[in-house]
Amino acid sequence: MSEGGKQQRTQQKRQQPQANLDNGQHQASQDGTANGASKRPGPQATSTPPRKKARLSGPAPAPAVSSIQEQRRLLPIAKGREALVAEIRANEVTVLLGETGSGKTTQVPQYLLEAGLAGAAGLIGITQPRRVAALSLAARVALEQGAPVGGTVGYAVRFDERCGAGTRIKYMTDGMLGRELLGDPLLSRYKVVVVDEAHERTLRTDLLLANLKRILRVRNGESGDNRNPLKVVIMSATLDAEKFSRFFSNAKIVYVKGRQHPVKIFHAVQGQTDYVDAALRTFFQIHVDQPPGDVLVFLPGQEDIESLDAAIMLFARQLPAGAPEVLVVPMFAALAGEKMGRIFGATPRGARKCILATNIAETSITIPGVRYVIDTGKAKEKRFLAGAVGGGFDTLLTRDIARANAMQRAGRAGREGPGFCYRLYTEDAFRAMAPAAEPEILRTGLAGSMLQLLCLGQDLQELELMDAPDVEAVSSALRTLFLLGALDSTRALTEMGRAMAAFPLEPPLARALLASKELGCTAEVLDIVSVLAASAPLFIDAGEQRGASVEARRKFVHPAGDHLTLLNAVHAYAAVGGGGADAKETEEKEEGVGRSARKEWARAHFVNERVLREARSIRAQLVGVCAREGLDARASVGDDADPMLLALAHGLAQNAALLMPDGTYKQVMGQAIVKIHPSSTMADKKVPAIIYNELVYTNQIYARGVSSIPKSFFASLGAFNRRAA
DNA sequence: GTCTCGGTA
Repeated sequence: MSEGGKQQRTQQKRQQPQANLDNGQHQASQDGTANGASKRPGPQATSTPPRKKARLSGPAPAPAVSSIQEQRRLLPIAKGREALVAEIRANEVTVLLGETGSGKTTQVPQYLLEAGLAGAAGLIGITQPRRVAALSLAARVALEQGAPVGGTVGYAVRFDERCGAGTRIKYMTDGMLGRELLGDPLLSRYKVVVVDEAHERTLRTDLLLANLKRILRVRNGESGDNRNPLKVVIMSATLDAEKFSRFFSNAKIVYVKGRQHPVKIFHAVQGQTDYVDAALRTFFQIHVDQPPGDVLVFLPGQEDIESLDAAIMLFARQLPAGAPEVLVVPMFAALAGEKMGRIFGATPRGARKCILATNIAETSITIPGVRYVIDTGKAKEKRFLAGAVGGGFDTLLTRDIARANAMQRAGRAGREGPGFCYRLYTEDAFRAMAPAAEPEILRTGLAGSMLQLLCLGQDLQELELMDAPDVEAVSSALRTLFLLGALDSTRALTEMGRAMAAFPLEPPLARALLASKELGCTAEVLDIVSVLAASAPLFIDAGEQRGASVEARRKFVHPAGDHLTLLNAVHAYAAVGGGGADAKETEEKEEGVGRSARKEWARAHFVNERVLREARSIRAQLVGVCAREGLDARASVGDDADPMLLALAHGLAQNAALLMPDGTYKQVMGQAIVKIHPSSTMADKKVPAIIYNELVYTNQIYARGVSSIPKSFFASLGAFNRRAA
């Protein structure tokens, strides 16, 4: 959507105020009051932030209950407790279909422990795709067990672990259990592994399932060590249950009913071409006609969110006096921390909150007070295209969501009471959607996973996976690892590869860090890669304040490009309020003065402080690995840019492009013409050679995170010498 | 001329 298009839309709406709202736009679905949401599992407990503990037992239409044990007994799953435990006892693998609100995630581990299925001292591990879920579940279940977190019930997520000698139930991220495999390939401490939210089919869940199948063969097999058998419980949505069952030799499927408020679903009568406009009209239709309750709108991305935000505010000002106030709250992952907090603030009396969210609100964040959901049926999806020579690239395109996601979105309206979902697409369009999203392992680059598996002595191609990736994706990953020097020409893991795998980083970043050893700039490369490994961009792109943000950050800009600009910002932040990059100890004890000064500095420079804090944690972890791998984390070259750029180039060798006579950039390893992303400090600079963090196709193939390097670097990069082979 | 979402001792 162009800037001009947005303007035009806004203008049109100004001339046709809310009188134009289309009341006949929606019709109730055939299954009107049927709550599509109840077909989708995903216990609310898993996605509720820690501070919302009180809501973990789910929406409680049941009579008020006083004790925690009474609440446990009233959960739908409690009725089937004996039968469930008997099934799990009788089978090595059980697939458990639990609807939302069944209580399966909190209760099953306790049932198994109390039934003695973990033996006298064995562990029950429950994996989650998201860390907040692991944290909040452990807190709730510890409360139910009457023990402190870290006692009988503990958790393990990156940067944070609370488990003791007496811990028997361990909530953890699936990535963390994947890491544990490296040191204990048979997971011998675990008597039971429960894989929760398996229907999400994340990359880590799929790799874990493949490993569990392998472990079962060894620990439970006839020829194997039968003294320490493992039990596996897969928790999933109805849709995928049979597939999980088939994967685990037709494992028994057990169904548990949920408890969820009904959500009435309306479909559009006609297909909508402009979903932002349709969402605008639907919102005001709700706002004018419907009883109080907040509205959650699902949109594909930041651009649409900002566009709808502006349009809603424009109309809200034209509402007649006395109409309820409208409070628009945008929500997407790149948002700074303080703005995220607005989501959880209570809606002022007489006002209506309208949350404009990406699919972050589908699973990761649960917003209280939502009664109405507006679903555009769209989401952005990142997909790795391996086919292209030169390492391939990602596409980031808006696509139709799957039916399972549509049902999950609808369910967000029924968390606290009966709700309503307005789909901006027809019922036929809903039926035409794919039943479930494609598993992540088929959409993503695999170099990192492949390196991890090789360290376990496994091969991605030989591993029995639920869905095997394409040959092109596998060979692209092998090629990347070979060019980085992690594999030799016989595909065997090298010393370099083993060292790279020790770092919790993507292979290119790990390679850059290792290259910093010879170049004496480990301190600087650590600063840079830890920010790149964080979960959001450092610099906030603040919509209409875009000009101001560019101006505020001008002082960080380094002529060599984005990587050193980033480093300047990290250094500047560390200098504010006296807190250095390594000053974690003192900082925590420090008075609020330095802390508020840093916060204000970050706000003024449009820098995401949450990202800086996350990067600091990552950096501290990397420093620990550096010590074991023989890198001096304090080695610094001061302001000398060339060693840092050369170290980065060793990791990003596949991501290099040269300026052509016609002013475009062409990949060095590959044929693609790439364009420098407009957000880069190198946009329009026309330097002879660049390296970049990633290539993303949206409207064009954009290089993001770009630095200028001397052409003379290429000759010294191992990747270029290996390329011929 | 612009950036869905997760995660790793």
